[in-house]
Parts: sequence; structure tokens; C-alpha cells
Amino acid sequence: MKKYIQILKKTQLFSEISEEEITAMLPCLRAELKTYKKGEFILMQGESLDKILVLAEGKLHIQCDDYWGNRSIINMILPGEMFGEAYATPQSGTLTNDVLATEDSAVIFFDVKQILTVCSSACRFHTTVIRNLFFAISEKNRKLVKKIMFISKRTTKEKLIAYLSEEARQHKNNTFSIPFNRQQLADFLSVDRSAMSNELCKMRDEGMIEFEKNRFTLL
Amino acid sequence: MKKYIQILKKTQLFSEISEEEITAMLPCLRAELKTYKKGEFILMQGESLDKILVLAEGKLHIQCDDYWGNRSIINMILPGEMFGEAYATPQSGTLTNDVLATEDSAVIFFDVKQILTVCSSACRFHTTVIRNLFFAISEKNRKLVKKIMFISKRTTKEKLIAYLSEEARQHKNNTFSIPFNRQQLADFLSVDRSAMSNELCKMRDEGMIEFEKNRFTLL
DNA sequence: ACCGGTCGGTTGTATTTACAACAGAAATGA
DNA sequence: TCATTTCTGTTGTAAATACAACCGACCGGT
Repeated sequence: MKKYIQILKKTQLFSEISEEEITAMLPCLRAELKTYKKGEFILMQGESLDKILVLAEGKLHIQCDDYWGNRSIINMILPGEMFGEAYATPQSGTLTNDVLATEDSAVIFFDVKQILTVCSSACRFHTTVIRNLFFAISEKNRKLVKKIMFISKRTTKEKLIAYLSEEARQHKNNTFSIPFNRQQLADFLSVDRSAMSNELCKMRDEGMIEFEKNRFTLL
Repeated sequence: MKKYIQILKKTQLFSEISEEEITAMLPCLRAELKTYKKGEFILMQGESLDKILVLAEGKLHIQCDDYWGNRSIINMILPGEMFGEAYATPQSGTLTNDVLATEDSAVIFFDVKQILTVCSSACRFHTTVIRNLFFAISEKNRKLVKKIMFISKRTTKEKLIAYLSEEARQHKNNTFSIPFNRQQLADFLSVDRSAMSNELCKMRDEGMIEFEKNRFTLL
């Protein structure tokens, strides 16, 4: 666990809290570390959850396979990001999605009750964590809305333009790498991979974009 | 404002807090009431926001019109529901959506800084409000994920089935009313209205569903 | 070097969708 | 009441999509 303190310090959840204070808080928040191999599921649909999770290392997909095997990637989790928070409340019921490790990953579990219950004395920074939790879940919310704005576009081309524009905006650069391969991007945008591949090449031929593997440039 | 205290008591934000205590807290949270006519915008894309809003009366749509005039209804707000919370944090930037009153509406504004800053003495229930805020935003999050699961289906029919099934599940009844007319439902599911209308009638003819106006029955 | 697997691009076809235009029913308002 | 507007369903056509199948490039392991 110790090796991940520095990572936790950089997370939104522990923003403005020092490494020493984080170390002191870990037992109070009942932190546990688990590791997963690429391809393993961290959480599965139908389970219930009373933990908030932070990805310390690796890469995860929040996803959902339907009855016919169509996969939908709801969200991607990168190191330092929090997940599970929306299903860790009393009213939330069981999970509606799977969480899959797409690389070897390390995940830290925190007890949500411990976070929300301001404890006796030790944790002066407890209220800071609660506020950070609110900021983090707000950001998640905005991410989901952004995703809705991508996939609510009617055509594959429009979805691609919306997604790539947003990536460029976030990277503050017209050239950037995306965290998906083609199949994953198609699953994220809810379109057919081959149709999307086709559309990307058309956009390249029209001079709108350039790309090589996961690296894109908007022109 | 007084007439809405009873409504506030029923909201998730003020769960477990009595009417007297809510009344006492209102000045502390800098509550303000504003009313809007049907068709007016409460918030518009590009504005910045440092308030959390609760709908006291009426109906709102969180929506987004693109360059070509295609409307996407991100979410619908019913009385007692909170909104704006995801854009009221320091990091959140300006609004990416419009908020439109689809009926005459009354909205209560709360200062988010006041909510997140535990104040001196008067508000014993401040921490309860913060926790409630977390629960509420968690629920919003789950709602958004559900919506993503609807619109990530590939065909209009599948989207309809996913949406109607979820409505039936929530109403715990195979017969239920939906809060949209046809155009709004199409905007919510990101499909063409006429194509959706067509699909609904096909499903009716196949014996899958029955409907009359906004009232649906799954068979 | 060989093999198997993954990945990205291409093509063709059947299906589905968007879009526009129209008509009847229902609701609205003067 | 009548006129107007809104809502819903219907149709036809052009466009876009899903799906399946195939190919070559690349990569890692043996």
C-alpha cells in the first residue's frame, strides 16, 4: 500500500491533503489494496457495493454487455480516478455494469460509510475528503453528460467529430492520443467498428483529420 | 418561499431534516426563489454557476441544441429534484447545456459554497445536507448511466424496449405513464420522431405493447 | 522463421434510419 | 363556435448503418 500513497496524494479525493495525513487516514477509511490481471473483472453486474474504489495503477472499463453480446463502454478509468461511488449509497441497489481491467491493475477500496461519517478526532481532514468526494462525483457527472452528447449525435461522423473535438480541447492541442483502440472507441461511441473505420478514413481523405494508430490530428 | 418548505422537506437534499430546521437553514444557505413561465430558460449554455437549484414546481428539461438544430434532451427534472450541482464546483467551467421550463415553474437557488462550508453553530444539520447532496448526485449519476444504456442500443426498437422496460420496473407495474410526448421521447432517446412513432406502432401491431397517448402497457 | 492472435482497413448487402411532406385528431385560444 | 396550433401517425425516398467476411500488417512467443 505504501507505494501508492504518492498516487493517492495526486487524486482528486485526497486533494489538499498531505502524504502524512493520508497515511494517517488510511486505517480510518479502512483502505484495502487488491490487484487484478488484465481481463479480470473488478466488479460485476448484480453485485452490491459499499466501497468507493480508486484505481492506483492500470486501466479499467466500466462496461455493459447486453443479451446479444453488444458491448457498451460506459466510461474509462485511468490511474488516480475514483469509481463505484454512485453505487455505494444506501438507496443505490445493485450494480448495473461490469468493471473490467483492460491492463494489469491495482485498486484501493475505501469504506464509504467511514468516509461519510465524520469521525471522532484523528481525521481533521475528513470534511475535506467529503468535499473532494463531491467535487469528484460532480466531475464524473460532467463526463457522463459529455458522453451523452457524443452518442446522441445521429451519425457516426458527427459522433467522431464531437468526440475528437472534445479530446483536442482537453489536450489543448490539435494532436493527441486517445486511450482506445478502434474496437473500444466504437464500443464507447456505440457504433459499428467497421463503419467507424470507414468513416475515419473518409474524414482523412477529405483532409479533416490525420491519424496513425491512436494518435490523431485535427486539421 | 414559505409555501415551498413542505416541498423541500420531501426532497432528497433535505431528507431527515424537519420543517423547522429547514426554515432555520434557508438564510444560511442563501436560498432564493425564482419563477419561470413555460418556454423560458432557467440557465443557458456558456453561463457559469455557483448555485445548486431545486425545482419546487413545474417541469424542466436539461437539453442541448447543436449547430444544426438537433435537440438532445439530456435529462428531465421533476418537482423536488436537484440540478446544476455538477456545474457548481470551482473546477467545473461553464454550463454545456440549457435548462428549459417546459411548464410554468418555480426554482429555489442555494449557494453551493454555503452548503459545503460547515458553518459556525446554527446549522446542526449541515453535515446531513452535505451527505444528502452526495446521495442525490449519486442518484443523478445512476440516472445518466441508465440513459447511456438506452441510447447506446443500436436500433430505435431496442432503445424503446430498454426505456419502456426500465419505466415499467420503476413503476413496478406493466402499465404506466411516461413524462414525455412523442417528440420529447424521441429527443430523449436520440432518434427521429417519425421513425420512432412508426416503430411504436409496429410493436403495438406485433402485440408487444399497447399505448394511448403517454400511457403504455407492456404485454 | 514460423505460428497464432490481434488490429485496422475494405467491401458488399440487407436492414434501418433520417428527412420531408402530408393528414387527421386533439388541444388551445379568441 | 371557429380558427389555429400542436400532436401523432403514415408514407416514400435517399442516406447511413449493422453485419459478415476477408485481407494484410504487426506483434510476441516458441
